[in-house]
Amino acid sequence: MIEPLLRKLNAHDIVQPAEAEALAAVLRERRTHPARRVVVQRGKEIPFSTLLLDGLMCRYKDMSNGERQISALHVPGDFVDLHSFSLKQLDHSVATMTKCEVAIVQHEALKRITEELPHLTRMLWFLTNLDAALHREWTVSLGRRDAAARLAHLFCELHARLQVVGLADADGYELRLTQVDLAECLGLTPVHINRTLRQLRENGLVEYRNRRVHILDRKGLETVAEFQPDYLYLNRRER
Amino acid sequence: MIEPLLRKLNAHDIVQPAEAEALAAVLRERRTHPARRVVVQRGKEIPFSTLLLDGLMCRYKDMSNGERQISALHVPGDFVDLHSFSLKQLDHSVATMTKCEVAIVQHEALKRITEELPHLTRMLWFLTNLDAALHREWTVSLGRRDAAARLAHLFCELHARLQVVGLADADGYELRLTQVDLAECLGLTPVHINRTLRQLRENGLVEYRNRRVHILDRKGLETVAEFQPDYLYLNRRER
DNA sequence: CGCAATCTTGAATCATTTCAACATAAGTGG
DNA sequence: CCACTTATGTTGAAATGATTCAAGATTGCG
Repeated sequence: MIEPLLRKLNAHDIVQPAEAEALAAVLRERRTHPARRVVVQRGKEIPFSTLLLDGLMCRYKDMSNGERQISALHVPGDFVDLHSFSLKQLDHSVATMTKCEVAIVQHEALKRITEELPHLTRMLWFLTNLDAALHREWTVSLGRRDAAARLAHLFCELHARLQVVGLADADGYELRLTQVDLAECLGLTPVHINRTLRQLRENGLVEYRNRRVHILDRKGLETVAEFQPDYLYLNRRER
Repeated sequence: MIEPLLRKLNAHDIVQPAEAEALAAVLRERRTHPARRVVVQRGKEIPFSTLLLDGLMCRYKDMSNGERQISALHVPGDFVDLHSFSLKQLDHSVATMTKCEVAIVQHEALKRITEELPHLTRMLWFLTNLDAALHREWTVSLGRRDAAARLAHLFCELHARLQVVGLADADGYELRLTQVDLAECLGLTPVHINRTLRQLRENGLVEYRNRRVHILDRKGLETVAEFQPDYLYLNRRER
């Protein structure tokens, strides 16, 4: 079931039945990846794109000193590498954080969509533009927010994104990331993530334990984060 | 003349004469913007996209404390807001750094392209995916590179991008940015940019004076930057 | 020419990193 | 199901890269 993708698309635009069918038809092949596995290697050509259905994945680049920077986190409903359709190879790798269920679509099939279904094409294009908007917000976080604001912002962002696909409730959501993972997303060290998590907890904003984010004070958290959700484009209109 | 766009597209794919004509036809309207002007306001709806023909522009977000983070720099041949075609409004503002010449294309015309010219559509989609690849690389810079590496990386990136449109030679290029601008791109303070520029100069890597980047030791600069140009996708193939 | 913007430098401060040690949790094989 | 082992989390103290503040020098513009 490509349900999470349809939920996501329907949060941003109106998906016609024929379009939903076309997507289901080209996304028939399913795969399961174990946790902590590289799924797409930087630079390698792949003839298909991957839609995440269940689990958590990320895009990342390795640095020469062994560090890595995660440039995106993916939740169900996200295409992790739809852009490989036009880029042909990727400038980053893609890996699973948890065990994942995915569906794949051949680039050949996407090409046919661009030739026959202009509105569906625009929706797919939109999804990659949404990715870019998230990249920009991460750039802002890394450039101008301190550690507490970065963490707070990431928690707010994931809350909003998981709500779209029905994987969060008002006071929190499951998040199977380690403190090392968070550090690699936020350009910090694991040690500092740990101290900053404690600070957020002591300030009564969020608690992160048992692989679950507990939002204690959403308003306060959003204030610390300077969270402005416009970059998530959560309005339903023709794209 | 949309020459710089055609040069850029031809660096990544092969533009058919009919496609070049179609682009020229929809990009007929020209405008001139003075330096340091906001061209697109965050959140405001605009029915057209802007192609930069001459000058330097940027995408940025303002922070509540008056700081700002630039998320992209644009050189001639770049669409500064092609993504507004599917996003409808932007999560960031766009401003000129220098006096700029631009061409504009109505979203209505872009929509027609998506309905009639699939390959041209894919090339435009590619351009937005290229933007996202640059965003990812900036995320890596801000997350994992120190000040010297960030500056070195930006100088390498701009060198490569300006060469595509014929605005750089082997040993450097014009760059009309202040140290404050560089600081806003790189998530640093102007003071630290100043000190880091001196350091790069003293190490014989680059010199930045008279609004010109003089590359003294390209190899050395790329090493400091850990510059891997794969994210610029400078190969010519069907997209 | 004169004023404003930009650049430059030093000294003190601050946020984050590093290193190191230990604690707790999770996963695996017997 | 326990025992072992490894991964993950926690805390302190010292070091470091970048910031802040402040003052003066230089450049560029009207």
